[in-house]
Formats: sequence, structure tokens, C-alpha cells
Amino acid sequence: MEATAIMMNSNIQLTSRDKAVLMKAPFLNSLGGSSLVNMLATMGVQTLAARATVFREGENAEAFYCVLSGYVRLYRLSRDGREADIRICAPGDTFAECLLYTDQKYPFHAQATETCTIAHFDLEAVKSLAEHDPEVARAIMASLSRHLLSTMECVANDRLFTAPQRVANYILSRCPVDGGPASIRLPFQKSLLAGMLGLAPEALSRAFSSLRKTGVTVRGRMIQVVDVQALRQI
Amino acid sequence: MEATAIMMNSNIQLTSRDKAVLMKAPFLNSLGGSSLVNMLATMGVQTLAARATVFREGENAEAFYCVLSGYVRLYRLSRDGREADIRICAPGDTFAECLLYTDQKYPFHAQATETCTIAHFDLEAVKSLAEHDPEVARAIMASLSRHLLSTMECVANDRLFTAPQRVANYILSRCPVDGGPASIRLPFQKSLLAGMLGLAPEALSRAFSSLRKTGVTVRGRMIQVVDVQALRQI
DNA sequence: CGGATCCTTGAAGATGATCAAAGTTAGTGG
DNA sequence: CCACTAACTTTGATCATCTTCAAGGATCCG
Repeated sequence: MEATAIMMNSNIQLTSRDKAVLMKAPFLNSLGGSSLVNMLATMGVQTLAARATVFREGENAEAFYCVLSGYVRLYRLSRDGREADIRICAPGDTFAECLLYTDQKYPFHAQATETCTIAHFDLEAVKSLAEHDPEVARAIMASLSRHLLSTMECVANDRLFTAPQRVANYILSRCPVDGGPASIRLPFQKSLLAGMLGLAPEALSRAFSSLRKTGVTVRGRMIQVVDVQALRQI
Repeated sequence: MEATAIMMNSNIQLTSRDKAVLMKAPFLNSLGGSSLVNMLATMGVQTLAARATVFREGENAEAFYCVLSGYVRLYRLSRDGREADIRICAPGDTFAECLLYTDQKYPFHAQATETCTIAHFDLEAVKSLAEHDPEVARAIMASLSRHLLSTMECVANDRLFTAPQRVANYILSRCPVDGGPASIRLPFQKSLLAGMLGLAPEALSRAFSSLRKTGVTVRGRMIQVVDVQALRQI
């Protein structure tokens, strides 16, 4: 496919796994033909070491991003140096595309939580693409809608549920089955999950132990659930 | 203007104040010519009594909305009946436009907090408008971006700041001046502000009294600030 | 003027943050 | 492959914050 050719030319470092993630990303997989080719033409790829900064709050926004491998953490700092995570971006997720039509400064920090490969798209270039290509505009609207919905869900979860309930929700959201026993593996460190749920690491740890009586066993990154239905009652 | 003509024909009940709000709404004020005419052609207007429901979580989504007068509350319910506000929509705000490209069910409840006039836009109609009209697509992207940014800000605020700090932030955001004394009037009930900040009404009340020592005086809906700069240090 | 709603205040309890220290895991280099 | 270090996680103890429940005041609107 033409798109693949362009992509490989300008970005030798893309592994085949990264390419697969990129093409399956919700933001791109609805695009085809010239829309896809044009989007990929504005794209660059970069690799980040663990804890590396993607951008800082207040910097001029020049690009939005798509995670190809690893996890990127979006967070804010308070004046006294405390951090609050806003979103954890998994492979396939885009972030900062909300700056296309608004601010010209990044409104939060973005940091690689481990070794990461991320694609960047020039904001100006995509903006003018979107003006002329309804398919691109559609993809952006879909992506923004999805993020808005999940962020509103996050507000509601923070305000309605306690720590054990939020942890249970998270486990359930990653359980492949509807009932009976299940076993999942955390894709990242527990401290990252804690931040994602708006908790201190200690609070996450205590939430896990309070879930033991509901049949949740944690060993390292493995989580075993005796009965998924029972967990839903929390 | 043509647009005004269409609007008035199909919606006799629009007051001139409502019309002004509508045309200044961020979602519409970037539109002109046929884009505006087409948008307004898909629009209807309705008046709601205090506490009336706009839609319920789980209902089929057929329209998104723009508030013309009054305030609309978006909220979620937990299984035990507790409510958590997600957003308070002021005149000029749109809501539920995030359903254009995603779910077909409303993911939260929407309720008029007082007598309200709201405009509704058919989701399907606007969706096909956006496909053909880059100006409409652009307006939708801008609106979604704005809401996503403010919702992320809300998550960060909830996680970083205490009740008095959030109240101080709110006051500062509505202060017309940068320093010295200021006086503002709440546009709605305190219980609504409490929910907006993720607090119980009692917690808001206590936050106000704890701000007294920082020069904040509250009498009914009037808030007086002795020194705006001092409030910023909270 | 009167009833309903809204707001404030008090007291008690739940929840989660913070700090400190011990225990685990994982990664590195010999 | 093992040992060792650094990073991460758990646990305990304490504290701040906010919620809940209850009751008394204030305010608003008919």
C-alpha cells in the first residue's frame, strides 16, 4: 500500500509492531486512500527513554502525538510540586489533539513512563488537512469525542466511587469474560495505575488488599479474580 | 440576515435575548453564510421548567443541545442513588455533541436547574452537515476541544486542590480584575456550585467560611473579595 | 405573612494522604 | 548464574479533608 511506503521511507526506525499499532489506532484506522497518505506524510516518529519528557506545560504546542509502544502519562503540577495524573495513554492512543483549534500552549506535562515510541503530527499541517478533507475532520472529531467521553467518565468515577470500587471497575474493564474466574496482567507498574485512578500508591495497595475478601488475588502484575460477577457487586 | 429569518420562522418562542446568546455561542459564532443557515435549519427550541429532565442516561441520543438561558446540569447516578455532577452548562454552552461520532445512548443525565430555554440540533443532520461543510466540522472540533480541555482541567483540579482552593479558583476565574478588591455575584445557587466543584453543599459552606480570613465575604449570592492578589496565594 | 427551600453549623465517622520503615521485585554487572 | 543495588510495593501510624446526618437559621416566593 502506498501509505506504508511513505511511512517506511521517512521513518526507518518503525518496527513492524509499531506499524501495526499505528494503523490500528482509532485515530487512523478509519482513514484510507489519500487521507491516510496525507496524514502519514505529516508524521514523524521518535523514541523516548524511560521518564523522558515529551513536552512541558506552557511550551508552545507544535504537534499532537500517537503512542506506538509504551505508556505516556499526562499530568499537572501544583505550585508545591505535587503531581496529578490526568490521563495515561496506551499504545494506539492519541494525545494533545485538542490543541488543534484552541490554545497554542500545552496545558499539561507529558512524560514517557518507560521506553516509548511515539508518532508526532504537526498541528498546523493536520489543521489544514482537516479543512480540506472531511475524512480527516471526521477522524479528529471521533477522537476528540472519545476522549471527552472518557474524561467525563473519569470525573464521574472520581466523584462517585471509593478506591476499592475504582480498582474493581478497572479490573472489570480489563476482564475478557463476563462471569466466573478471570486472570489479567497489569500492563504497567502499580504506581501508574494508582495515578490513573487518582490515588496515592499506598491507597491502591490498600484497595487491593481490601478486595481480597471479594476474591481478588494480586501477585506482582498478575491479578486473579475468583468470580467476576461477585466483583461487580462492589 | 437570512439566518435570523429562518430561526424566527421555526421558533416563535425565541426571545431577543435568547437569539443574542445563540449567535454569540462559541459553537455558532464562527459560522457564517450557508453554514449558519444550515445549522439553524436543523435546530429546534424548547423551554424547560425548573428540575425538568432534558434526557436520561441510557436513552437513545437524537440531539445535542445549546443552552440559551438558565443552567443545565450533567450528572451521573451511582447504584445507591448518589449523584455526581460532571458539568454545569451555562448560556452559550453546548452539551452532548460528543455523541456525534460515538455512542447512540446518552452516557449521563441532563437536568434543568431552573427555568431554561435550550436549542436542540439533530445529531444525524449535523453529522451529515459536517461531512460536507468544513466550517461546521471546524466548529464542532473547536467545541469538542474546548470541552475536553476544560474537563481535563476539572480532573486535575479535583485531584490537586482542596475545597477552599477550588472555591478560590472559581472566584478568581470570575473576577473581572487582576488585583485589588472585587465583587461578584453567583449566577446560580450555592448547591449547584458545590456540585460543580465536586463538593457536598456543606463542604462549600465551610470552604467559604475558611476563606473569610483571606478576605472573602459572602452574603447570599454576593461575594466580596478584599484583595484578589491575596486570594491567588491560596 | 407563611411555607418551602436553601444554607449553615455542629458532631461524628469514613476515606484517603503523608511519612517512615520494612519487604519485594527487577535489573545490572560481575 | 548469582549477588547486589535500586526501584517499587506494602504495611503501620497518624493526620487532614471531606461526607453524612441532624438541627437550627436564613432566604425566597407565593
